Amino acid sequence: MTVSRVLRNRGDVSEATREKVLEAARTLGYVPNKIAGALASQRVNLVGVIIPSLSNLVFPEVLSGISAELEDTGLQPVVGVTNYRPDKEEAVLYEMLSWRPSGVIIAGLEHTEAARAMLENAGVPVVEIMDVDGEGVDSVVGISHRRAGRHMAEAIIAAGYRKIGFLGTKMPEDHRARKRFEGFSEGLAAAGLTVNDTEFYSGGSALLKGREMTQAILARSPELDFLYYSNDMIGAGGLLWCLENGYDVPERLGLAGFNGVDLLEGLPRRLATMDACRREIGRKAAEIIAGRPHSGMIGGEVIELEPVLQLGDTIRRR
Amino acid sequence: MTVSRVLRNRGDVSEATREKVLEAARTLGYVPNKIAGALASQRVNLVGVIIPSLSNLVFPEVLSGISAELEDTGLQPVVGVTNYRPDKEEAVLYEMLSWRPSGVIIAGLEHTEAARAMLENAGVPVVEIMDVDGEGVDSVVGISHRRAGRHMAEAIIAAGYRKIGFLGTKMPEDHRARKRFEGFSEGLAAAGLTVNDTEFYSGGSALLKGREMTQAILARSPELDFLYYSNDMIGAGGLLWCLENGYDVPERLGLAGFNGVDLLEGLPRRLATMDACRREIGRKAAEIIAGRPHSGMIGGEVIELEPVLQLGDTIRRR
DNA sequence: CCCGTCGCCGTTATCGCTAACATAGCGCTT
DNA sequence: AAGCGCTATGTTAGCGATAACGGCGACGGG
Repeated sequence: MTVSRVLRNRGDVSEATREKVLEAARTLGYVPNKIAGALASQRVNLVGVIIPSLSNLVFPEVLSGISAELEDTGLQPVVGVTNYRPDKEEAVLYEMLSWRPSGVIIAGLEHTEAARAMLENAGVPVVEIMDVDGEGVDSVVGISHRRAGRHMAEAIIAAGYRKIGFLGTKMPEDHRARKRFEGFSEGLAAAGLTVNDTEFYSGGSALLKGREMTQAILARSPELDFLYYSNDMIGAGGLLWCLENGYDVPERLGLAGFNGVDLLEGLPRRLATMDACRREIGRKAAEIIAGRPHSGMIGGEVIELEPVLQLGDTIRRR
Repeated sequence: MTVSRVLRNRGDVSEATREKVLEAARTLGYVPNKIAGALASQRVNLVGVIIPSLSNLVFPEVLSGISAELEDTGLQPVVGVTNYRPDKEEAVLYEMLSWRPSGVIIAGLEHTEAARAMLENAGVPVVEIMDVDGEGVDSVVGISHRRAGRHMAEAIIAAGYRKIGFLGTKMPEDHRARKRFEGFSEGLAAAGLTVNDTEFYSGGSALLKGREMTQAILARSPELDFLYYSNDMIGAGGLLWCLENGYDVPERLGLAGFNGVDLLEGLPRRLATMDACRREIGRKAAEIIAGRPHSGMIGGEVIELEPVLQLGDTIRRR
């Protein structure tokens, strides 16, 4: 017991014995067994974080926001990756909950029925992140992708573009990209316009795909005067291709992406984009998990962040 | 016990009771407590993975190799990030070992003394990855960065470049970048050459930094005819800058990066690089951890992978 | 001088599961 | 009818920590 007290800095132990314990622990190379500790105390200093992918650049940024916020709370994030597959998400969630974490942060609002039930019965704070367009289980932190798409459509129309193409991912499970597209279409519809042509991809180097898709869509529909990309990476590829092929950007052809990745700063021209508040989302989510025990177990907060439209150099200004 | 047997698929249980148990578990929403399970069985299906950063693109790729290999072994990776800080590495390692994982995969061969001691006494397989230039604790999977640098130097010299600049990160704790630089310098020295000028950066958008550094180094040393970048991202920034500013690449000025990230495929010209075998490193490391229990606890293997030089379009060919 | 308080440390009983062994019931042989 | 070998299920004793409480000097006030 005395050892336990020393190693956790809890309860009083005389300075003399404390020293002796630490000394002994050091020479023995003793590492306490958290498994036993967690079982006895019913407390686990882990927070489960479930995201669709690590190669998307967006999620590592969210993670870094989470880590930063958790840094000195004694909590530790544990990451699970679903590859955008609902069944994998369910499995990862089950696995995580079986370790009884102090909280769960999970991307998106769409889950299998079983996953939703698990989240509801987990008995720990749950934060669904990235997206606020829908019904959450507990707390929600994110942006409205639908409104983001709509907002972009309005900006494009205001800038005078009329023949609009959309380029995106082929993933049916990327609900946020889907919602952006829907919002975008609505925004166009409100002005009596529609998306004139679309192009989708999956897998491979996004930058390269951006080039290829741009070439393809412009070959097919040369009349287009604006291309809206569902992420910055393919947008960057498209931008490079357009510049190389002598398109007059943004006069003849406007371009925009989504996310606000800092990679864009190094491009020859600043691609129009919308910041998805990635780090901020991570921070807020972690804050809810870390703060919950103190703040009287309220739960169910919904925090909607406002993505900021950055016109950059690829949407003409009036 | 019967429930335990059903849920672990271990031992024989009649089909009838198995069904009843599963049914009950489902309606109760029962999730077994792995903490108690792990304590009792002294087995934990987690593998600790410790890496310096998630924003480097390289590490998510290693991770994806690890996940893929672990996919159906019943093992699960748990990621810890050190931000290139040795003290953080030590803390993360301690935290991980206190959960008694089935194995540890850790980037690099350089650790604090305490961390090394922990790895030695962990009593589980340890794989140090990315780098083979040094002494490992147990198994090692990686490439020789020193040789990679040297190899690049030789290729550059063979192509006839003579006035060579080096651009890299300012991080003293990035031992692999340092080793590449040392090997590179050795390679030049062997031909009676030296690095004519250097430029270092830290933080910020790598692509943008690549531009800025390239501009700076060429302004200061216009006679340079080759720029070696310590990673592909700054190399890509440099390439874009050179093309925009009318440099004749690769005739007047050659360029090369390091890593072989697939982003390069979307650039206007293919940057010369060297593949760091990232996914492969992840796979092999995971394979060692997963295979160890079977293969008779040998341990101590060193797997050196061969990075392949890709000349691309930015080193002139003879 | 007694008793309450405080500081420090030890004892006991869990936590929820699994390893290892025990038992019950059945069919079959001897 | 007893004994054997199965299979299917139950019992017991931990795993290594912590919560909760208990004990024991020392000290100080009445």
